[in-house]
This record gives sequence, structure tokens and C-alpha cells, in this order.
Amino acid sequence: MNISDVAERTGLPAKTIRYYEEIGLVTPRRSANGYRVFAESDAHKLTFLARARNLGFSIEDCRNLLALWEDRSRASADVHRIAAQHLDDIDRRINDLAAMRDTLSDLVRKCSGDDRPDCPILADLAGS
Amino acid sequence: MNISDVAERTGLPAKTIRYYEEIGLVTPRRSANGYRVFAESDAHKLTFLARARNLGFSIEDCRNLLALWEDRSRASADVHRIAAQHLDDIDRRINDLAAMRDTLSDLVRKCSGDDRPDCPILADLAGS
DNA sequence: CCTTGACCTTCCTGTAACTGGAACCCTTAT
DNA sequence: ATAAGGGTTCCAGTTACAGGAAGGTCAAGG
Repeated sequence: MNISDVAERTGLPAKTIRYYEEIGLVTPRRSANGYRVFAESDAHKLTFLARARNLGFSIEDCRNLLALWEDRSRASADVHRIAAQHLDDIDRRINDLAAMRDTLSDLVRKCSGDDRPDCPILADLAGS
Repeated sequence: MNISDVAERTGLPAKTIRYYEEIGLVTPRRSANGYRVFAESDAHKLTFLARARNLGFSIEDCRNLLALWEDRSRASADVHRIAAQHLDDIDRRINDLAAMRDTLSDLVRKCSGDDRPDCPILADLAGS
């Protein structure tokens, strides 16, 4: 498989796949002309990576998850811990964003949004 | 005021304040020895920036909001539009994160997290 | 045989919003 | 004289790629 084939199969841009090779997440072989040649196992890894990234795991998390995936003797506790930490992180980010949204929607609602200069949003940001 | 004074007053790190000067958000005067000297108006701007950044506005949004704040003849509609767009953005991000959380908490719940290698999380990421 | 177009390659730069650190200057107190 | 605690500039690193330039490769068509 050439890079565009595996790009299509995984949904990852070719650029991203090259980047993943650069940082050591995949190591496709090379054909005589220098083109990358992806084996099935490479495609599976990249699919794994695409899904993990879609769930918001960082590249370093992905690296660790990939290592655990390839380790037949892994303990599921290790995977569980990484996922649970990421879940906490997501929850924190949701809470932060929800707090912003509450404040902001309040302000947006209070602001007339017409052509007058009076604006509660700016007043609040200025410390009223 | 020296930089550490205004840092304390605004809650922004000195590094961040220097950065804001570098990108033109504030322009404190300089004293003879080269130190930055912050006027009250500078401190107010920085407070404004700190609050806007806390609400998740991008630097470019902040730059625009600041310009509107300083423009006595602004239309509140301009502010309203920036804030409403940002609110939409926040909502999108919350939805994205919530989707991740739902999937992930499902997986975390299903994973025993013990020392056996069997792991539904990895199975799912692999495409089961 | 030559060209054209679609691939592929590497390398360099830029993104957002800072943070950390090195090397060095200024001021005040001991 | 020196030490502590400010301040300054400049450079590199962070995350996870994206865009683009310059150039090699391959298959089809005239």
C-alpha cells in the first residue's frame, strides 16, 4: 500500500501519517524508489491511532496505548488508568467550558446588540 | 508601577504581560533604566485582557474587543457578534468533548482494570 | 520518445499563546 | 564589596500537525 491508500483507509491525511512516522508511531518499509510501503499491520496501527486521537487521547497517550496493545501480556489496569485519567481531563475541560458558557451567555443575553454604544459585555470585562 | 506590581494586580504572569506588549496589546512607557512603567490605564487594559482570556476569547478576539472598548462610538452589535460567535464555538467544543466522554466512560466502565490482559478499551480502539 | 498528470519524497516555515532558561543590567541593603 | 531581588533581552520548546516549494517516479497517451 502506498501512503494515499492507507490515508484513505484510515481517514488520516498523508501529512499526518508522515508525521506519525517521524515521531516513531509507525515504521513502514520503503520500496526501491523510496516510497513508503504500508503493511496490513501498519494500516491497523494507524486505524488504532485515528480512533484514539478521535477520543482526544494525546500523542503520548496514544504511544502508550499502542505499546500496551502490542503487549500480549499487558494488564488491563494500565489501559484503564490512562483512559480514566483522560476521562477526568475531559470532564475538567467540559466544566471549564461550561462555566465560560454560563457567564458568556448571560452577558450575550443582556447585550442589546444594536447600534448604541452601551454594552454590558464590555462593562463586565472592564470590571464594571 | 513595575511589571511585578501589575502582574500581581491583574493575576497575569510577568512573562505574559511582556508577551502582550510584544504583540501590541499594551504599550507601557519605559523609565530611564529601561524598566517598563505601567500607568493605571495599562493596568485596566490588562485586567480587561485577563478577564476576556478567562472567558476563552482568543488573542485576536481580545484585540478586537479592546479596540471596541476604547471606541466610545462603537455599536454594541459588534461586541455582541464576537461574543455570540465565541459562544457558538464553546458550545461546539462542549459537544465534541461530551461525545468523547460518553464513548470513553462507556469503555472505562466495561474495562475490568485488573491484571488480566483482556481489555475492551483496546479492543474498541483496534476496531474490534 | 516525449510529455503530461498524478503520485511520491524531503525540507522549511508557521500555527496559539505562552513558558523556561540563559546571560546580563539596576537598585538597595548590609 | 557583595548579595539579594528586582528588571531586561533573546532563544528554544511546547502540541499536532498544515501549507508549500523543489524535485524524483510512474503509467498512459500521442
